[in-house]
Amino acid sequence: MAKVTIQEVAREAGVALGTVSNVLNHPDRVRPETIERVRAAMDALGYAPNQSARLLAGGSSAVFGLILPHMTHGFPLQEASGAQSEARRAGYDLIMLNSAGDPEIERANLRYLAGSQVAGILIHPLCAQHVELPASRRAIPMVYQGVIGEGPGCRVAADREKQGALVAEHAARSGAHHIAVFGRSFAPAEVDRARGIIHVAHDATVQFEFIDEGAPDRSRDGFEVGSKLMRRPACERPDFIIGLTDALASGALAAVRAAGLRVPGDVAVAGCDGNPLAWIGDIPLTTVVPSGYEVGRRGVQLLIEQIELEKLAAFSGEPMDQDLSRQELIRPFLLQRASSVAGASLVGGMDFDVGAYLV
Amino acid sequence: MAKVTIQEVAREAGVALGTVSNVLNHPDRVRPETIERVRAAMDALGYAPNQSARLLAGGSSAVFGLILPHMTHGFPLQEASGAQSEARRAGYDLIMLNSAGDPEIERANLRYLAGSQVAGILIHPLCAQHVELPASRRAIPMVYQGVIGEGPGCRVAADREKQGALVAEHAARSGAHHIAVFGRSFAPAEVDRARGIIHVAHDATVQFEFIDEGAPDRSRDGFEVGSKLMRRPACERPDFIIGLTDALASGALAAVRAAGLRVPGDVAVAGCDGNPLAWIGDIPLTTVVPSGYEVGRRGVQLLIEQIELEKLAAFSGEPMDQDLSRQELIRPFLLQRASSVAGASLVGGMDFDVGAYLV
DNA sequence: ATGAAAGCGCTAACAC
DNA sequence: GTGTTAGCGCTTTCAT
Repeated sequence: MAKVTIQEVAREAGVALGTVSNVLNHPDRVRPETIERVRAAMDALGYAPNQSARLLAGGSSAVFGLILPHMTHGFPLQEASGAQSEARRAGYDLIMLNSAGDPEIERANLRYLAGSQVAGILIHPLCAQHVELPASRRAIPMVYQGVIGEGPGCRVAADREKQGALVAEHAARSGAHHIAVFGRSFAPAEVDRARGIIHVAHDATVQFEFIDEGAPDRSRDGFEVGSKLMRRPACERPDFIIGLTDALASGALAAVRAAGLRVPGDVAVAGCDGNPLAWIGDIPLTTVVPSGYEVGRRGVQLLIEQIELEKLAAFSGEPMDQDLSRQELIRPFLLQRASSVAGASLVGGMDFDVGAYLV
Repeated sequence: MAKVTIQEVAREAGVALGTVSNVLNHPDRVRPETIERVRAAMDALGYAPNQSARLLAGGSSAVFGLILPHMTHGFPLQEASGAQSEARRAGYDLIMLNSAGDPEIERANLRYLAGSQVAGILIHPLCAQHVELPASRRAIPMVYQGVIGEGPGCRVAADREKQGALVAEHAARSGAHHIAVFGRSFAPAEVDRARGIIHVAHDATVQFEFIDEGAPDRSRDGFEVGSKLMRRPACERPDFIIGLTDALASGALAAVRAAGLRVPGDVAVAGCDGNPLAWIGDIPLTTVVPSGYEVGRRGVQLLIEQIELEKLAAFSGEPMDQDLSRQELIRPFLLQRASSVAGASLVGGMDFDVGAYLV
């Protein structure tokens, strides 16, 4: 019972080889009762079509490939979940590869997918630099996630500037007088958010202060910045702190409380990137809802659009004059929690089932 | 520049087709300078070997497939990361499929991998029930993760009983007098942990109390149980609370503080499953270090062992009398944090870079 | 619906 | 080291 081929299924079912193939690929061309018989034979023999053979022979695959930059919590995972469910809705499978932060692995992953004849590739590149398909495979539909930029191609990213703007508007409207914003000026995501905030600050009457400590993006680092701020004399102390990442913000939140001040009574705190990691403390953090899920979904939709377009072109005689090009930004929205909204339930953040959300 | 085949690479490089193949599969058989020339040709043409063709022709793939039950935070992700890095160390690629909680998808994923001729399959099944390869593909090395059980096959799982035991021992040694344990008696993972705790309770002199509220596994649910406990008269109140999951425990922790009691001074709290989600609050939670990473690593190692064994058998004349069978439990270890250890730094939990850990 | 046959791009085995 | 060749299992097309 080693290798069951289509040939043996045909024999077992008492039909021709071609018929078995049709059952697999064009069930409409086969009489229902025959289909039944063939399926039974497949099950009896434990037949699993050899994907290599079927692709090599020109069949298509109904599998999308997704290349993740790494597998940490937050964005990439949300993207993967969104892509998964959208792909499945459309009848595609999704395989995921992880670049684990290494450009070399990223290249290898791309080569692999290119050589695997997947129906389309979703890639969240490690850096904004172009990562491209080998010249010989440019025909494979591809969508970049998490990056924007000029030039042809499809790109879907979260609107980070808008993320910052939302938080800033919230802070300004909250009645705060002195808003401190902190993060790292060398981290692209944080710079984008800061840009959004600056935009808002420009039109607002409140004081905005920008701080860059250049530290890594850990809660601990946020804690230190927060502590420093809290040690200031009361008149120079901000009454609203925006962390450009949720990890930083949650550290700052802890620092405010460690300093004996009330949140949000004395000092309000908000984060920016909707990372579930930061939603769990006993004072839930105001932040923006993760748009990664939506980015993943949209990415798959664009892949499918490209495929449809290609089909159309093939049908109407091969012109395919132009590739589909799209640049899309996914809008975030603000989640107002107890860290910045007096009166929000202290445990409000806890009824959020992160797991379910991500599925 | 549509389809670049091995043939064209050969022509471009001025060598034979077979030589190009050798560069790909047996570089040792080709003169270094020739390799150089061929590689250059590949790059120039943007050649990406057709995986289907190479597999179909009998080449092997150096790709492992990992089937995840879902993509929520915590265990599955750790497993994926562990598997990734171990696979990479051994020169394998890893592709991941997500069953998204649906047995049907799980079956489809398995079929796909079986038909894709991957070098080995790692599967974390949705339930402990057997999920098996189609009869015709039994030869593919396979390792089950997260389940244990009798019968042939390789299984690697976290030792959940031990997880409970570790936390219980910690509680007993901490000087607590009344330890409340809560979770859901219908959740296998929690039952296993509880079993470990019961074991310890049996030998201990402290009072253990087991509570099952049957609620879902969210922080909010833990908060409610915790609140109920805190409303008891002081003499009936536990001074140590163990949540059988970290989500539950973090909710309980919040409840204790909301009741105006000090943690760990008045009541200590600990969780069980090392879920990074729960490590972020401003009082970091005592829990066990995630062993998912180790499970993933070990799973890949077992896959490789199976492959080696097969090679050996093939070399020495095809007997391959017995398949490799292994049942392994991965030991957790305790992470003592401020929620149960007075004097542990209040921000100790924050210098933990979750992202880096998972990579 | 069947049977026959042509490849898909590659690997491995062969003779050179 | 090179050049040649036989499949791998499947899809598709064609005549029947």
